[in-house]
Amino acid sequence: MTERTRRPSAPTIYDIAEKAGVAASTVSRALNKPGRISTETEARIRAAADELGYRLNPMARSLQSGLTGNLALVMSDMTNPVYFDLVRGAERVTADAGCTLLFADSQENVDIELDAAQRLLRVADGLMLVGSRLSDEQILSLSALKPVVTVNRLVDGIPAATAEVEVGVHQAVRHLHELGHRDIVYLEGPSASWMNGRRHEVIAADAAALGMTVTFLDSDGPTIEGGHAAVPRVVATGATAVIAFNDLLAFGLLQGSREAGVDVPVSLSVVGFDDIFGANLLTPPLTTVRSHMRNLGEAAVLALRNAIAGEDERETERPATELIVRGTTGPVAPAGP
Amino acid sequence: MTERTRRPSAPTIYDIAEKAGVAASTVSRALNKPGRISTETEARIRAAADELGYRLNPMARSLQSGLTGNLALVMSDMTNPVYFDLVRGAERVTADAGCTLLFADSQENVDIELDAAQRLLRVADGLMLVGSRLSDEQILSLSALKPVVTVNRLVDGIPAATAEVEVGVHQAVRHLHELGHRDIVYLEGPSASWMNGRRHEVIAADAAALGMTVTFLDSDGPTIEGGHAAVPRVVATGATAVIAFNDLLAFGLLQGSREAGVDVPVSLSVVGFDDIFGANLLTPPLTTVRSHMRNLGEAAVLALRNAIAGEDERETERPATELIVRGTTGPVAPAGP
DNA sequence: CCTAAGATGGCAAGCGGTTGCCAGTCGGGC
DNA sequence: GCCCGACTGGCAACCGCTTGCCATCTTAGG
Repeated sequence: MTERTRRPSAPTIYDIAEKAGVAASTVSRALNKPGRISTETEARIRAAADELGYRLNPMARSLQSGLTGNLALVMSDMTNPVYFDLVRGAERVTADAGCTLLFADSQENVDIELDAAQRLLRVADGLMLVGSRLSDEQILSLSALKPVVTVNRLVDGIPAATAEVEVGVHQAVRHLHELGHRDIVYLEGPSASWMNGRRHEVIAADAAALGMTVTFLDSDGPTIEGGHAAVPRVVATGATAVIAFNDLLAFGLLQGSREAGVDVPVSLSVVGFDDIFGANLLTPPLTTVRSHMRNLGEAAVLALRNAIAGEDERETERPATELIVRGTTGPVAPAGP
Repeated sequence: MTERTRRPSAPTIYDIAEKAGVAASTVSRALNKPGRISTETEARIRAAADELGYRLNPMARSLQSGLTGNLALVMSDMTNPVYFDLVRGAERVTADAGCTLLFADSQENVDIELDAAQRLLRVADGLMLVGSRLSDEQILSLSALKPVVTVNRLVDGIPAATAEVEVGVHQAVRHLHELGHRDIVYLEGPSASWMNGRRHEVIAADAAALGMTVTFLDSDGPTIEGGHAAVPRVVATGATAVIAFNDLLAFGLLQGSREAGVDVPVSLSVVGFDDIFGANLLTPPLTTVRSHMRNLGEAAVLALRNAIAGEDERETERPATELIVRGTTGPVAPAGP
């Protein structure tokens, strides 16, 4: 057997206590309750701790307090670039608070999601659900265990962080209207997605207010393939513009259109949601509604920490959305009936 | 104060013991040591546990065993799509083992990386470093605390999971050679990246073997911006093809070339590494060397679990690489001297 | 000079499981 | 009929830290 690095068992507060000639409880207080112990004793203890390379055993503390200092995040699909900034923001704020972020991907699968949520909840103080596909009941049952915060989803009695929807959609619909579009398609996301419902509603309302016709088309899934497969059905509607539930769908729409010989943006305008990685790299670059996911991630962590602390859930601010106009939208083709 | 959901303290083995009329130790054994307790007693205990909705308190077990069942993963940049599949694979295998994955992003910053690693190490049984920018010494000092596994990086005495480099590079260089390229550029990644060093070496060797000239150019960073900024210097070398350290650089190269009026692949061929999200969506789609990151993530977890178990570190298999030929490579322009 | 409040530090009981050791029971072999 | 081992299950110590309560000592006020 190879000579491997010895990993001696970590020093405990008892080791420190012995070295400093005090009781373990005194060490604990010296390290955690500022002012509780006399200055010189505390200094002696800290010196001993440093010398021993002491590191607190979080499990022991957790056992006592019931709190782990971990926050869990379960998302529907980490491969979806939408969530990058969200995770970044969440991770950042979590670390700033001295906590650590646990994290799982449900791959758009309810069973996996539920399983991951329950698994993480055992070792975390609370849970954030992003783009959850769980039912309201399932979410409520999770929240019976530990505090739960939903992101871009509203469940009665559960604190939530949501991005504002209206402004971005409003800008997008108006933008299409100004370009002369009157018949548009909304390519739906997953029916279990709360955010999809919101976008659907707001688009319907805005379009109606401007006298535009909207056809709602289901997609196979919020993916590139889903968008690709939807092209024939979109074309069949005769609409001159499509708003897709997300950029992945829009990517697929673009890809499928090219293969089908449909010229974007000349004969079809395409708008996505989220402004994910790559949206500006395509040719033409994608017009899309950006939401500030980073802020959303931060807001979620804040809300969760509030819930864990048992504070009254204050209204969290809703990160804004805005239309980014690029190359996939253009004036409706002059060709008429 | 609003009437909020009661979260009664979770039932313990003592509650079960009382309900089943046995001792707590018997409950513990019934639940964990199959066969140690008589069938009917065990059944009675399990029934009581179910009825109470018992869930083991992992902290308590951890205190005892010193193991948390958490595996930590620190990566240089989670925004980099290369790591998607790696994380997916790692997460999957971790969950299958009944463990949970902790996860942090160092944003290409050594200080953040070290901080995150230390923070996670306190609550995890071991650590995986992906694309680490830490020095060998720093990594060794981490490994003095808990088992550490590096991914795509070799440090003496530290178990590692690495992707195979030779085959993919070999295919790429030969591919360019067959297209008639004789002068090529390698656009370097971060000097602190071990993988960059490997790619550099293998490209140098392969090119030399085929009688090709390679110019090595530094980049500002392994990002789209870095690739974009490098275009003038690449063009200045007079080379007819570039191999970029990763796809992000290649993306930038493509973008910059278009703006500079350099026609890819007619007057410049571009090859990337990793086959990240979006590589096939660009126009032209990117020729790139794919590595099977999912396998790499799985291999890393396996290696880490071995190290934690204290087993002799067996050789882990090295996931293969392969060239994916798409549209950014073409025959060298016939224009000659 | 006596009492009282404040400062300081120790004792010991948990937090929830795990496990070595032991005791009682039971069945079988000689 | 007796001894031994297998089988069951209980006791209690322990993992490392926190904290309520108490004892002691200081210092100040009356």
